[in-house]
Amino acid sequence: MKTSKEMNNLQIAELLRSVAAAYELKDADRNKFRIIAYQRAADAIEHASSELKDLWDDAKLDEVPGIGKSIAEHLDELFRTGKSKHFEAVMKGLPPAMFEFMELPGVGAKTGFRLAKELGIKSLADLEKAAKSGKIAKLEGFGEESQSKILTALEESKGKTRRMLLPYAKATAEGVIEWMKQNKSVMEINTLGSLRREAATVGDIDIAVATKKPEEVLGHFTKYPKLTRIIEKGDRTASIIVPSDIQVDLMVQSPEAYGALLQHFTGSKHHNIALREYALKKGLSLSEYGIREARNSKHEIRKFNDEESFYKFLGMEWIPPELREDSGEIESALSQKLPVLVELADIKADLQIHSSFDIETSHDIGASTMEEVIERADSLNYEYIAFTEHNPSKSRHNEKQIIDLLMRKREAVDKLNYSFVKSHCKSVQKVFNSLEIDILPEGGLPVPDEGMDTLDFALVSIHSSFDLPREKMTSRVLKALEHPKVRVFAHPTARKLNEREGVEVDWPKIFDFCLKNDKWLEINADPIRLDLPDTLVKEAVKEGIMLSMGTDAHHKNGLDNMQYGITVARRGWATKDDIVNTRSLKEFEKMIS
DNA sequence: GCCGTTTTCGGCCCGACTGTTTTCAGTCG
Repeated sequence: MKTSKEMNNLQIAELLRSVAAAYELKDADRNKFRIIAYQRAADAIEHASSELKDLWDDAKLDEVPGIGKSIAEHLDELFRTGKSKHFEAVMKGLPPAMFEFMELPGVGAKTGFRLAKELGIKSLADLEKAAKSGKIAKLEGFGEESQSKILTALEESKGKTRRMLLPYAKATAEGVIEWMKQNKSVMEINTLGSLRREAATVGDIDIAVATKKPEEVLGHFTKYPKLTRIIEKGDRTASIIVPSDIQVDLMVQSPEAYGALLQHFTGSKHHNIALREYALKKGLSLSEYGIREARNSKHEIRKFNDEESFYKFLGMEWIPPELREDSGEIESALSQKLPVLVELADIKADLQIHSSFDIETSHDIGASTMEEVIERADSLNYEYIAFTEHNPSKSRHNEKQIIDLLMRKREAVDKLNYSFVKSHCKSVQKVFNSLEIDILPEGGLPVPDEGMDTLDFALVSIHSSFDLPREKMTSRVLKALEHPKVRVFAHPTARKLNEREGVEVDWPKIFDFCLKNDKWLEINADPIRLDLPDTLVKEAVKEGIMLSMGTDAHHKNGLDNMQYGITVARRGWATKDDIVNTRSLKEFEKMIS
């Protein structure tokens, strides 16, 4: 077992899932709900917005929903000593390889155990050998089919596809939807799952169809020209693999019951579980078919053709898919107090853009001229924008040179405001002169005060030393935010999806500072960043901190990415009022003065 | 093992699909 210092949330979640699997083997019936409890705790930890170790440091483990007295005690021991006697006892005697095997789709606790035990093997490589030599098919309860499924799963796990970024998932789904619409029996079609909830990354693509001819629709689906393989095809659902090993699932339902299907497969799983638990208390049982009385299986199912009527029947407002994460939306919907979420049309400005104006920056320079960017912003009906090139590099310039470069940019922006903006734009009225400044490892800024004076306002962000300890990182950021010209903490976690975890800082401390000093947190709309992440946006919004939306565009086309920033804002419960660049130019000017 | 808008005790979401079986277990979402 790894020591506590090495264990991040994902690893702890995996450990708890292994404990759940161990209970499943030992006595699944007696431990039925204990297993669920461990799995729920694992889910909660995986989705937590702060590192469990940090929560433990602050004695806040029990604030994580799903972690109660018992699991908290075991985790405490884990963090203190590097291991948990209880976890080890539960997993004692089980072959470690089984947990590795369980990562293959189709292999759960029991299958994993039997493969490891009965074949006497210790690795995925051994498993592959066993499958290829036909040993698996000979085991009782297994056969040729299960053996070749395991082989396929092994093959696919090698090129393990990472979760897709949202724009890629949208484009892939659009291709399938276009194909499906060619079939006359498709009456309605929607995306489902994390794609419909607009999550930052998407695993599988799920699609719903309303139809009176399920067989025909599923048949059409499994003839999708681009598919590489069909996984399964039943009466109501089918799954295929399309290029890049992306799984696409299709669910069909009659139009009268389409609302329940949409609701069910939009998820999230946790939202649905919470919703069904609530319904059960009112004596109702929910499913993808509709709603019926819980303790009367003969009771006719009430059908819903849309989601609005489904939620209304439960006494709730319709809940926007972005909020369906079981993080308070059910309670809010019951008291008709869901927030009016911000929309793309509310946005009046883009507050992070890099042009090709060369101030000999420390990082990459934009590809489009300031004029090209302004024209694009004008076509998006923005009232104002901010040019936020990176600061001139510190290593290649002395202070005087940095100031000169910034003066040049100031003059260029002033000139644009006097002439180009007035003569060319129908909606853009002003261009702000800003800068995205590196936060140096000690918290200093690589721009002298005389340079700062040329700016209307500044962004600061982390581009180096990503792995400082939490306390050092926190004071580093706070020091940078102190400068009066600095208004925005840009891409605050500095995460890159599928590439780099975010930095560790004391968020409550940062939030508190921002609130007291009127500093804003950016929602960076670049699909690879989407930073602040939605869960932290939700916490910031709750605290009343203002958010600043920017695309971080390095090309005029990049301005179109604002839609992805909006998905994050909405998933974080943000309303128009929480976002600075929904303000008119006049209001915004007041805010930065 | 967790949790509280019927509960600090007694509940805990619901159904589809597959493979290997002759009625079901395992897995998944």
